[in-house]
Amino acid sequence: MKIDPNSSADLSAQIAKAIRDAIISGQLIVDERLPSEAELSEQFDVSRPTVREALKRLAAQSLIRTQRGAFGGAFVNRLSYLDAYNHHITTSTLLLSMNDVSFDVACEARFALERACAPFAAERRSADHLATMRAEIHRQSQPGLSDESFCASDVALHRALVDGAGNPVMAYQLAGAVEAMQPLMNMITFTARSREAIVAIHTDIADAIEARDGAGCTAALSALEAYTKDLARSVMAARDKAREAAPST
Amino acid sequence: MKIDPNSSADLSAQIAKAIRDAIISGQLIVDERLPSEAELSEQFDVSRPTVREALKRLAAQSLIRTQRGAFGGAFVNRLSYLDAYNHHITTSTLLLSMNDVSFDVACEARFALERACAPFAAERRSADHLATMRAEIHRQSQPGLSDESFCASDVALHRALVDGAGNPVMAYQLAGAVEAMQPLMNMITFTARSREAIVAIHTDIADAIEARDGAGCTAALSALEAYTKDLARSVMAARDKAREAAPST
DNA sequence: CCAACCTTGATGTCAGACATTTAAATGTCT
DNA sequence: AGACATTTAAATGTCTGACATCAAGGTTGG
Repeated sequence: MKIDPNSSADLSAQIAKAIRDAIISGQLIVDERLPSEAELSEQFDVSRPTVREALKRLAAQSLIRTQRGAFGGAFVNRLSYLDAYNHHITTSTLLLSMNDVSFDVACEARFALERACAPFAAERRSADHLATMRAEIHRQSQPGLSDESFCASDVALHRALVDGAGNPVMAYQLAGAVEAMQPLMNMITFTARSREAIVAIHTDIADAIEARDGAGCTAALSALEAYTKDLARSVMAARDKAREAAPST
Repeated sequence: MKIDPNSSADLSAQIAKAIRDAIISGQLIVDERLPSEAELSEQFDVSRPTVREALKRLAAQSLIRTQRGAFGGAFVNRLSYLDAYNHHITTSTLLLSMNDVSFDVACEARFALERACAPFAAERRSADHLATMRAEIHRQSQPGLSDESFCASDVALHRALVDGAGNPVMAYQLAGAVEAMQPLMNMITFTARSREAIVAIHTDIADAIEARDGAGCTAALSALEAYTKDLARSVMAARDKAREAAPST
């Protein structure tokens, strides 16, 4: 492993890249211990703080974990689904919020992907998944439920649907689409009226899942997508109108 | 922003989290400049190397970029689709390689998601997308093409399909599924015989896209999935047999 | 008016030191 | 001999201070 001190890139970035490549290519195995910081600083011919910055970069991606004490050090981390989920969700959320993605585009992607796992969920869902969905629907129909709780329940329901497909890879890819939409969804699900309609469609979804009816579930998801888009359009229109009336803000 | 020096977590991790939260919550706007490292170290009451480690963590996630020189510093980075793609792909690849995901599960997820964008691609694809697909198919049928080039072309074709759907959010979510499968796919697409069949199905896909036939494209993708899974099974079986004959390795 | 040269403020890097944690090795008692 | 307490060593975590390097802006000279 060698480093070019004349490169325009930071030394710590180069070192991080070298180690990352070693992990990806399989030269470093899961749970294998990296050399100590002092040894690495000798190998790469840089100072220890520089090595540390490189290791922090890798730690930020959950590629390594560090342990203090004797026989501690940096170890190659087994990337867990949970870690991957969380990274994916924050990245997706930021991607949406920083690139003024239109609501329709995000919504379309989200429901297209969710429909993709509907047939599998209908086929493979356990009683547990169904029970979770029913419980969330029940909660959603409680009057006086806060907007935050309603949205959280909404996510939980869709998560149960995705989990029901029994494919963790699919669940991972979908997590970003479903959860990152939440901030956008929050804007439009705050009237009692829209809640009723949403709960009705959720019930359709759960019914289809219970009947192991993949096509029905897909159709219900399409209905939810259409309704959501309509709702968003009317909310946007109302907001524009309000802004026109009071252009001071 | 305050930091608990008695917490079990690293100070640099706490500081990174505080800044990351500020970015996600919108307290820090895109292209806004963070305080200098010296100022941050005063604010958080830690030393400058500690602040630097925190900043490197954020840089590893492309949340900030740094610029040297006067009036330089750390700036909140607009997360580009390209950055997000790359993170997603490496994370997905590692997730698959480190969790011995079965080929069938990964394959199922990949094709289910790709089918999700087939109708959109059929409807919206430009002449460019179609031309790219045809060109890649032509390359794939060249004899003497290396395995690496064949696989790269395979990815390029599917990427054109996904891009044809005209939804960058969907493309982002799919990038992980398609590209992360590549190492697994490499194992099974190395005979002339399998290439022929794959090229035939690719042609079906392109034909369906050209005819704006979403259902046909979906069907072709399902055929490709079935063929790929079959191929994988026979490759696995052959390998097991070989291992049985020579169990020394 | 333009170009070459400082000035300045920030990051990048280094060296050395000390604090803290942790597990293994050692010692001691029952 | 075995269980418990103590020491020790190795590693990360953190701090201090310094210097190198870069890039934007102002300044000066032509």
